[in-house]
Amino acid sequence: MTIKDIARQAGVSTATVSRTINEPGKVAPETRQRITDIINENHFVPNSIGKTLRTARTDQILAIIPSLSNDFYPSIMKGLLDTARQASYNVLFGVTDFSEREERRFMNMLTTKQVDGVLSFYSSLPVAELNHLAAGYPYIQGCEYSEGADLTYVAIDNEQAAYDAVSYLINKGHRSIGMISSNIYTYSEKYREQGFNRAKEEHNLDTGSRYIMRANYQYDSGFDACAHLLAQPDSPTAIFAVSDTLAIGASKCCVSMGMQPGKDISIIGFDNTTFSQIYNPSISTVSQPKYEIGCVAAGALIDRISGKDTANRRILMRHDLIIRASSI
Amino acid sequence: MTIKDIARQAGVSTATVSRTINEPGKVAPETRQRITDIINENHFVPNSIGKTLRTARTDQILAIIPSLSNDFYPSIMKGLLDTARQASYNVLFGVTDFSEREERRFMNMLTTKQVDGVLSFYSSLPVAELNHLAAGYPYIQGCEYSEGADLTYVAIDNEQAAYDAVSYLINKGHRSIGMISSNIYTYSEKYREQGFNRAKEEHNLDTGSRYIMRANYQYDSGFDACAHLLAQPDSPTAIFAVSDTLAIGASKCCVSMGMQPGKDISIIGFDNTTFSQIYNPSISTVSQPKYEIGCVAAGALIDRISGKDTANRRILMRHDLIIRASSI
DNA sequence: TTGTAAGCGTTATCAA
DNA sequence: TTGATAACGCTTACAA
Repeated sequence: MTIKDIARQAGVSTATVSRTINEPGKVAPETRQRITDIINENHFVPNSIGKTLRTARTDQILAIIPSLSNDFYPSIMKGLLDTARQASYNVLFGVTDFSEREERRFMNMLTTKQVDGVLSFYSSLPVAELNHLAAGYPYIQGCEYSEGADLTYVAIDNEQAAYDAVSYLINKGHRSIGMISSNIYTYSEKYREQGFNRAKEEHNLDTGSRYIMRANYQYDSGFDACAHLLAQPDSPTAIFAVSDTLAIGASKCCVSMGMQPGKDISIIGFDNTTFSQIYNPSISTVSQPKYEIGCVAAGALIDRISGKDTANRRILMRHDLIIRASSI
Repeated sequence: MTIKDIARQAGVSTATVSRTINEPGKVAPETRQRITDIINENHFVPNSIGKTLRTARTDQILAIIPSLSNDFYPSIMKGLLDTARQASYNVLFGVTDFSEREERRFMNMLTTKQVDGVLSFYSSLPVAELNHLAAGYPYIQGCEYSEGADLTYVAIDNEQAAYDAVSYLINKGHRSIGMISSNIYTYSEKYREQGFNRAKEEHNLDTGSRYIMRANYQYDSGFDACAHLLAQPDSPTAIFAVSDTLAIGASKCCVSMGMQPGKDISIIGFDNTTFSQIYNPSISTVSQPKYEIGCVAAGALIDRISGKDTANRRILMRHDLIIRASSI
């Protein structure tokens, strides 16, 4: 069933059917009525592939995220959805599982014009390739960005955020502070490690690398990393983790060793996930304005698609330190 | 940049370029080399819209989920992704936020041939409409299904699952049992309520509707619902919740009232989320084989797309009762 | 092995 | 107000 069939049934040309669908005002009322009736009777829906081939627009944007098992993304996605829908864009999600191959598959949707733009929250593509893409297609990054890439991104200042969290701990009197970082080595984590060290340096604390343990993204891994840190000669009295998940793992570890987080040891996580609020003890954390990041990123992408904004910009959002029961 | 441009540069016809891309074996090695060189030099990627228009295949499937803020979906999605990728299908996600309008937008991608098939995990469309869609396009449902709809779905037996959980509590000696259901009234919840009542009836327990409180999907709401249940004259000694989220809210409520879940009161949730395992006390729960559901659903959809399987089937997966610290 | 050309479903220009 | 038709980028008989 195509507009051709509709046209035949209505005894008009395909042009008139197309007009009835897209510019009804330009069609005589009776003709229009006859055509819409036939369309409805047949449950006819125009093939958007044909339309896109002709118009080169899809009104769809694709958000690429590395993983679904992360309470961090839903809020961002909500901001994205709300903003995109307001501009009558449809949003699709692609999950890469950190695989470069999968990422390429989704990027192909951009280069092959299946979507009007892409918003990526993690990329493992070489910078040169990204630069080439970003120069030719609407592509911007959020939260995680590729160092040296010439493109627009929206994120927080991860170095400063970590610095703030660790400074807080130092000001509270902690002198031996450990960090649980991630072994999925992203720039955001690199910067958080730098912020961790800067805060320590400014107070002449030992910045030896043995204070930084790298874990994967699971609770258990945070547990183990914490155990390693506590086994050090000058066992840390405070731990800064790059995610709430890891912080909760660390909290569990401390409890298992008879320590009470917020009393015997301080723990600060990252991302302000639902978990960190609900967990007992509630976890202190660094909060990113997730919803706003989603909104701003979507807005930037849409501006880029519509040609309004062509200059690459680095948009930094504010962060907040939220102190809860897990730290003193 | 189109295959036409490549063809011109290589001094061949578009057909030869197309063959080089899709059936390289059918092109002479030298020609092929010349063409691939030009393709690479120009970073050329064939426009898939043109290809799709011609072949009527996209090799993409769309998974429609109602919400991202639910730890329940990631595992399902993982199964879906793994299965679909193995069959070299690309998977896209659409989030509806329970909005019928958004759902229609995504369904349009099916009817307008932007994707080869749809796998839906929640629908608010009228059954008649679904039947019409499912008859004409590859569309199957997972977990949540539309009663009376004539289509293939993959889910657990929600009635039996709830029956099993409540029977367990009764066998443990509980005589006053409350339920926290949801006010997003889906069939799965309806059946869980039925299972709850059936177990009670079989043991001649009071099935008065005052034992069922309906909450939304937030923790707080589970907390409040629990408070209402406990305020009853014959205050329940056990609570069955339709989600782990609500169960955790209930647990918090009990603790706030000086009761210890697993000792003074028993709580059983649903879905076996990460949360339910990590939370303290760990939450007893009914487990759905999430990953397998994703795999089976994707497999069924792909069979349907490829025309292998045309009969509508109701595929029931097994469920498990997992007893943890929150119940005795 | 390669080329020609029709056709996928739509929109948009131009003419009637 | 409507119709004829070219064009969007690609694949695929069929012919050479």
